[in-house]
Amino acid sequence: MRSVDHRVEEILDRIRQRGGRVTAPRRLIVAAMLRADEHLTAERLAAIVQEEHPEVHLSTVYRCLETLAELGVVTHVHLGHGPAVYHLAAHDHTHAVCESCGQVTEVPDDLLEEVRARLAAATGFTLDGRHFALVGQCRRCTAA
Amino acid sequence: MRSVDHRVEEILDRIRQRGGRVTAPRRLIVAAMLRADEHLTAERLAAIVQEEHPEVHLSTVYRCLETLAELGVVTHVHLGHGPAVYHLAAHDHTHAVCESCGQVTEVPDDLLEEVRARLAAATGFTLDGRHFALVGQCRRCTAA
DNA sequence: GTAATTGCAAAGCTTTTGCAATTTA
DNA sequence: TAAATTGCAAAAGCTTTGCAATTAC
Repeated sequence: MRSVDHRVEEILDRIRQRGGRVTAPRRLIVAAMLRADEHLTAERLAAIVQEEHPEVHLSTVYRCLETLAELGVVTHVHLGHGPAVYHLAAHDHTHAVCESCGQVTEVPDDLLEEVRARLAAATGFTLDGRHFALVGQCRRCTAA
Repeated sequence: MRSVDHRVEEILDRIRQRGGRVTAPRRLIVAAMLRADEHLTAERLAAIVQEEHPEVHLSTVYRCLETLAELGVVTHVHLGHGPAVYHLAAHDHTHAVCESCGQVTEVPDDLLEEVRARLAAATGFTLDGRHFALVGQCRRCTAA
């Protein structure tokens, strides 16, 4: 597994290639995402960066995430209610979010294959399985 | 097909049975939902009611929808970005929303059965297929 | 030097809430 | 009359935007 630092620079290079500029906030935000390696809300990501660099503003985080989304580096998912969560596109997968406790489970990316095929056949609809979350109850909350 | 008026009263009766009160705004809102027979945002529903009764407030619509949801009469779905849409639970189904044009397609309720079974087996997650929308592109936008 | 980016403040959009006044049962 | 509901205004939660100042190239 390549070091986080190296992967940060790879992503920053993609920004540069697009004519974008590599700034301190962007480096910090990308590094935080790679290190966290989780589903983060914009607010949580800002908080992490701000632990060391309080001057980085939440709106900068939103704008950086937008840029990274355009580059195809990150994706965000809407978990029903509440804020969207962002993660690296390389980790693309479908999400299942518990309505009761909010826990997010990753589900194998092929889980929706059959649905995808049937939906395409029946309605011509092309499913993008990763931009929405499956909603329900996790094992623990189902039991309770 | 029973008249809308009759079905309105049926629903209002359920409110009464729960100790709730039948008010003019509630009658108007329920009637508008039944007549529209579509996926409506709270705002759109308010606008429809307000055409004839401008005094009915958007917050009243939200509260009425909340009450009807508790009764199991209506459900709402989050379509990714943008406001939730509400519809009668009797029409319960899974939604597919086009990311490009926003069109909502209804999909058969059993489409997610296989996913539901596999998800339960693999992770214990109980899927509620109706509270979120499948996201992708409709036939027309796929072609374009 | 020029264009992109930032920090900040403010606004935008959807939804919720507090409260006094009104209405239902 | 007691409890529920309403209309209004305000706030809350998430996200976007305008703008002057800063910074990368």
